[in-house]
Amino acid sequence: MKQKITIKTIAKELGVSTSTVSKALKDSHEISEETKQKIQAYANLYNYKPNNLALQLRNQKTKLIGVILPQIVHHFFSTIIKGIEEVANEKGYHIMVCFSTESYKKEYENLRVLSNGSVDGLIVSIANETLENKDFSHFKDLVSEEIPLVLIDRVVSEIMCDKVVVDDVGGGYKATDYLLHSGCKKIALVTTPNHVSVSALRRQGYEKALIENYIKSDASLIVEVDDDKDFNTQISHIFDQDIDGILAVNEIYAAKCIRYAKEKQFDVPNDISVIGFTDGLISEYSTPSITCVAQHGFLMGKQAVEMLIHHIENDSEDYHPRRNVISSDLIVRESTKSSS
Amino acid sequence: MKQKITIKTIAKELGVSTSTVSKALKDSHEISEETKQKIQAYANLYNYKPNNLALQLRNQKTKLIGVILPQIVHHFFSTIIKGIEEVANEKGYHIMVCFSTESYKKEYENLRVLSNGSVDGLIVSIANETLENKDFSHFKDLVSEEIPLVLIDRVVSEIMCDKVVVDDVGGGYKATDYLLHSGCKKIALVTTPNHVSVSALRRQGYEKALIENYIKSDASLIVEVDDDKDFNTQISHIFDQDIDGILAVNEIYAAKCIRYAKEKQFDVPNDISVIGFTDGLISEYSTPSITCVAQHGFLMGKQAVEMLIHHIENDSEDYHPRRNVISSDLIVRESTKSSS
DNA sequence: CGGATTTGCGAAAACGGTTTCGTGTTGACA
DNA sequence: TGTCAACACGAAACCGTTTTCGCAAATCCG
Repeated sequence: MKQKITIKTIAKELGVSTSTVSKALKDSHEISEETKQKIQAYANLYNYKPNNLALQLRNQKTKLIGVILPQIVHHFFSTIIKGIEEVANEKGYHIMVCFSTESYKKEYENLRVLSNGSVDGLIVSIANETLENKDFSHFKDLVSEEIPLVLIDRVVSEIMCDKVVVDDVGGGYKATDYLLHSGCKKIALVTTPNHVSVSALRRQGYEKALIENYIKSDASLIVEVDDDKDFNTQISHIFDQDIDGILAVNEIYAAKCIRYAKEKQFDVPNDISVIGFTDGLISEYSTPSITCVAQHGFLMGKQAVEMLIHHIENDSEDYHPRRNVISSDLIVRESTKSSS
Repeated sequence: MKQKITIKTIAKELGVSTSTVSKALKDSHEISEETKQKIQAYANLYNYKPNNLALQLRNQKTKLIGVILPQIVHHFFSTIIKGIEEVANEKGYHIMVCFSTESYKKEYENLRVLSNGSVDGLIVSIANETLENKDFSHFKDLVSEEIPLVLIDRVVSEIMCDKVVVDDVGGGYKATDYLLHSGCKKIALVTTPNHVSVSALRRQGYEKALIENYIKSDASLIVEVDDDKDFNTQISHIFDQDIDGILAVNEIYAAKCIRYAKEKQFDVPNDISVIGFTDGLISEYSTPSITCVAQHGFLMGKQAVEMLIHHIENDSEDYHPRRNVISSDLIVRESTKSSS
């Protein structure tokens, strides 16, 4: 890279001190008009830009927010990033994005690097592996160093920091309740293994809705999908049980269920209604379009970054962790019958 | 934020100089074992971490790569990010991600901020608005400042820098050729307005394939979709012309065409075959799944960052811009008949 | 014309590290 | 005992910027 022009070079060339240059560029009243003109002209001519690193070091702030997410090629997470970036930009911040790819090690590593003064604060959604391990010491270290931290979507209670979560129980409840009111009698749940906290919550909502409608939860109607195995063989048994509704914990499972149903000559939604989570492109554009629970990732990102920046910029006041719950909404489309 | 422990505090507490602390922490032979032990123990105890900003300022490098993309909630771009981040991490870099949201102003602003020494180099995909305006001076400034720059996917020839592009002409050609060989006689093109460079290239491929097969390109079979208007009304007229194939320049258009075809009682693929671009979730999971041209965003991201880091780390050698072309592949699925 | 005030600018410290170059103390050896 | 090298550490410069404070010259006022 070309040698950049600095305040020092300007000072030397023009035979003044660096302080004079610095003040002149800020249009300080301390400097005579004549000198200011000269310095500003020179700076413009050579396209002087102050070095960010030096400023950050001096000001002890980077105006940078670190974001660590488990995945990127994923509608929900990319929506979160969009929300974060938008608000951050408005407030004069930029974001550094890293991905844990669901791995504890990468999460740990990213946390370590970013907490070295590179960023003013962090927004993190915890990796699945970490949730399984239940080892959160790297987060606790962060908190004890008083580095502003906001957890988003995937959170755990033992980390004392600001949080933004979806009302996953409510989402599961609303979806199941909608299915029941649209006439479904036997609703299967297609979910992930239970250590994934959000799935567990959605399942709670599912079960709550069943109970309230006097229906016994039936373990044989619940599939915990192992992504390493074939999907269809794992779900086939629920189709043998006269089900008329499926709640899937994400849109991919929903789409796969619809496909399988079609293959088996079931009509969606007339024979079987399907609801997914994540209001992504699949739900919107596939045929039939899929009724789903929208998690408002965009809103979550916005709120997370607002909380974070508030924390960063109001450092002195005594701090009590806050917890924002975003309610999840049912978006009704073609994969369900209309509610009676 | 808590006051961080620095080399100075350690030095003061232990009654040595900062140079001694610095050397001790690097296990320098200049320092006696005894002193090293003492200092390292103290540093560990208080969880000392060197301040990144200070290091970056001193070393005149940030190990940071700036990435500016037009969008984030988009399969192709998020795949690119993934590729970039993965290779960057391997090589000890992190990424700062910004979005232009297709706006010239935001792109300009982001470029300005990131080129202040915050990053060692940049990877950019140009915003649509900029492509329309044809104002690339902000990029040229970057090049003349010799800040390493790699353009990706959306590029223009007048900016002299490394580039990674998709073989869009080839993709359009392959797709059209496949449709022809599977028996299609009359193929419509559903595209965007022509200033979007990638669409223009895909159209070239489409026309090339037609010509080679002795078919006249027919303007009435080409729709330039205006996203602000209703999709169906814009495409309806092509369905009145006995078409048996559609090439769409992205997967959303493809999905929408399939939906419209179904509504009009056409069978996909038997009456009409459809091919899209972008191998995203829609193509993969909708029913019928969509044959599409995969652009290998992941690979593009990887190559871009490799070129960039090469440029950053081999600054001295004289530099000739390179241009990598990634060939696009046809992924055959259910929305097309099998090729004869 | 002498003192007070304003004006215009520079020196130096600070942010947190690294690194080069001294320098004083040891110990070995002649 | 004098010489010299090795050892262990510190002083100071440096990265690029801001900011406080001090100081000289110019200006004002009586």
